[in-house]
Amino acid sequence: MGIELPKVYEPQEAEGRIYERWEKSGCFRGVRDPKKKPFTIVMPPPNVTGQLHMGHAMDCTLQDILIRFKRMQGHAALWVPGADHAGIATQIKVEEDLRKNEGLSRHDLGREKFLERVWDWKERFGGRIVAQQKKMGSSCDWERARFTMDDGLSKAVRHVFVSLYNKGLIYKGSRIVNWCPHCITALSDAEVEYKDKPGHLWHIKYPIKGEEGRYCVVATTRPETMLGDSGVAVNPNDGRYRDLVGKSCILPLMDREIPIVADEYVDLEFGTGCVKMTPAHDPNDFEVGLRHNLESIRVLDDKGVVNEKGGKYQGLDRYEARKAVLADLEALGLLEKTEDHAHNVGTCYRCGTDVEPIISAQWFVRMEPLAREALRVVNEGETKFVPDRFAKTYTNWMENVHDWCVSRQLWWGHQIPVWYCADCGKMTVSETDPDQCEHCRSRNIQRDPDVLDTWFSSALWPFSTLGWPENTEDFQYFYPTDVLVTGYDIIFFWVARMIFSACEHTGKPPFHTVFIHGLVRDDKGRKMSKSLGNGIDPLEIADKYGADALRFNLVTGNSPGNDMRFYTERCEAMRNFANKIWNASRFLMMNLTIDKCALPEKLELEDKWILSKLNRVISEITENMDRYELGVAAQKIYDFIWDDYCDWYIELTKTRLQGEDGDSKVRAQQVLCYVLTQMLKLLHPFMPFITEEIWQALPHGDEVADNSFLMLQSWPVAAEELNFPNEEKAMELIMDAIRAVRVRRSEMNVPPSKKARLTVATGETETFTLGVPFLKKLAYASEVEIVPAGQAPEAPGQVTVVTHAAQISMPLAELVDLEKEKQRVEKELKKQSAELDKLNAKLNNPGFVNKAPAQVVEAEKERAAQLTQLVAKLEEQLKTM
RNA sequence: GGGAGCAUAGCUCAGCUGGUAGAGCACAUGCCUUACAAGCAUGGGGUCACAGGUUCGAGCCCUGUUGUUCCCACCA
Repeated sequence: MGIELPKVYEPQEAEGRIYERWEKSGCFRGVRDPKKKPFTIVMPPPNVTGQLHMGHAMDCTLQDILIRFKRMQGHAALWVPGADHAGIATQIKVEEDLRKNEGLSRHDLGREKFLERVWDWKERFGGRIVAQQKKMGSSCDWERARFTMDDGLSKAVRHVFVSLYNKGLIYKGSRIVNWCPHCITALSDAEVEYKDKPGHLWHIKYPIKGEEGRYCVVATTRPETMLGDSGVAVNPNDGRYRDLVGKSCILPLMDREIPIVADEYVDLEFGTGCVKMTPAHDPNDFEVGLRHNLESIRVLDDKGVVNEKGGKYQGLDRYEARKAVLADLEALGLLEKTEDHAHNVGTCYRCGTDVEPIISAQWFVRMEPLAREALRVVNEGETKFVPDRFAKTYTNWMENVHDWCVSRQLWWGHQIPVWYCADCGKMTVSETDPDQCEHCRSRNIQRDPDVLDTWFSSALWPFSTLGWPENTEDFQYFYPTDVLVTGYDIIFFWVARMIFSACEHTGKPPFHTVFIHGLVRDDKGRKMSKSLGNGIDPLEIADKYGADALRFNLVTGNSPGNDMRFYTERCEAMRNFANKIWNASRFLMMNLTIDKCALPEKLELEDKWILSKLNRVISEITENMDRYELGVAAQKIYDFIWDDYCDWYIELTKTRLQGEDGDSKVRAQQVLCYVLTQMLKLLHPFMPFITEEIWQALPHGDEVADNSFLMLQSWPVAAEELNFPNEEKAMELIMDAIRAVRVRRSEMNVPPSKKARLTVATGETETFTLGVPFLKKLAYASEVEIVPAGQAPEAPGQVTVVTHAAQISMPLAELVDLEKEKQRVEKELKKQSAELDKLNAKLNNPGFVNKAPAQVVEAEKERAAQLTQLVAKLEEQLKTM
């Protein structure tokens, strides 16, 4: 063969080329095959105009590992990609762009023109994130890529809306909603982020009507809302205010008479025990207001500015109004005191503006009936969370969920399919655009201007992307999907909603497993964010170290569901690992004279050792993968490749490989090649590019088609006939001896160039005779003599090291301080004896021998036997010193 | 107010159903041994937060304590 390969692997050059070949050959396509079991993953759709960040990179990596693994295991693997229209986020971006470049607002353009601009924007930037996902190696079926606003998915959205409406599960109502005065839209509960902010608790005196000089003092954190007060509430059990109930007070600044009511809601302990009631701007007050027939007076408009109901404060922004109100109260002597008070302020998750609770007519999804089934499928294990603690997070939320506000006062999104009749005032709710009112046939109808929450369409993603509501072949074959991979931060936004939507509309949970991962943080443990400027661009990392190294970094070194810190140093380490494999393969190929990697009939000791170890690692890794322990699996293949294959097996075979031509040489190549091929398969889901690149360069004989890919080969299975426990043990004895010699030489600072003659006294002469070439090469021996146990050459002149199976002498005594050497052996003896005593105590403990599993007892006995031998040898050695 | 996570080597973290404490980086020593200095060999370094308990045996299971991070919740 003699292939010339560069000394250093260059991922920059290789990765793009390999991806292109895969894609062109149709490797990623999810093909319906009745003979195969489908395995489906639906990608969490990134925002269409977004850029790939580290969290996406991790998402892609985990999904790609799973899909490649299943594909190799022979499943009909399908990974559906796509993008989300991301209502608010995208609209804000386009509006900003419009303002900056043309000085226009969306209203200047009008709805239709503005939407054209958004679609333009999508065309321009929508491809960016796809290219980035490809760079990560994501083996998605791009031909099935979907967008939440495309025709099919929009149809699904309308179908769901109408169906929910007909079932009475969606309704329009005037409720207190979370309102963002900056985005000028309602938000769902999930879209509000609560932050502890320092604030004040103002105590305001409300004069009691008809009782000159008497006041009730209310405590509030938002004094400006008093303009809309329509009552004061006290606890019915509060003795302090019992006589006030039923009376009224005069609302200062507004001179409005408002009733004092008694309601259990009021906490006796907090504040003054009197609470001002603003039903239009506080969800609790709203409830109290309903119970006591208090008027809802909305005093803030959609932008958070005081409206005509706010008297002289009209036109002031809510914060200006607060200042003005406080100043006026102060001047009137009605501000009793001001306390510092930290409180939880709701903010908009998109823009960070303080959310204003405002009464408003919105569309809501009735959650209670939907939550019931969504809870059942998780509680009964039809859908499992990995790690399972997230099931609790989920059920907790689902049990306490409120109705979901789904209307948004935006333009970019799925417009609500409801038409209002100007003549009869009734609604027409329809999947197709009607041209007349379904009640009175009037043509004077107008469509609801609002759009649906983005998550309304995302919630349908697992089935809408497969063609639902049509009963397509894809839907029949691939649905329900298998695994959903996502971060814990969107369990509420998305996972929960997918589950109840799927249960309601398809009658099945959308997937059987939710595989949750944590956040990727910076090296100081901070969340990566634009405002901090601490984000690390995955593409830069992939450029520098290779996507393989980045993927490996993202999947190792942390456990599922936990956050991880991102260290570029770790990428470097993984890049080094990739390079290690590259060089091992390069070495092999330089020495290759065979044309296929089949195993030979006859195997030598070290061959059996590595094959036996390979068997174990195959079983373990497969098991880890099945249990979603991807990091553990990755670590195991890393260790096997680096330690067992490179540091030991290649070194062990070098004498054969670089020696005379003959059977042994060919067999070494065959085993090296076979094991490498198996390793490449095991590593492929984690490092798809380099493994494919190397695999393409290896000879495969006739059984593999020339144009085939590693990514389509079958996943390794452990072969019973390749287990060699005896040879494994024998090889370990030789390795122990090699290590022992190395340790002594290292301690004495003997350079490898100074070879020494070794005498090995052992009861395992047969094994060690086979080990002679290994001792020569790896223990720097000039010659090796094997003698029966007890026949070691006498000191002085000899330095002796012992393992439990052998006593190895080398004539290097002149290099060593005899006194120090004696101390060292004494220390070693003491340590090993102590260990042996401990072990013997354990073995003499009837509790242990009787109760521990036989396997464990056996292993400890074996260990004790070895230690006994070692201690005996050390004692013997000490005697001769 | 509820719930959850974390606490293991100098740093960042693994450690699966309890059975001899691990990795990467950093550090030290010696090596350019014709695959790889992005490497090889060797080494130092841990009361597994604390206190109890279960067990023949606990980093792992149970209880409590401390510190820390996060999520949820309508306390004005």
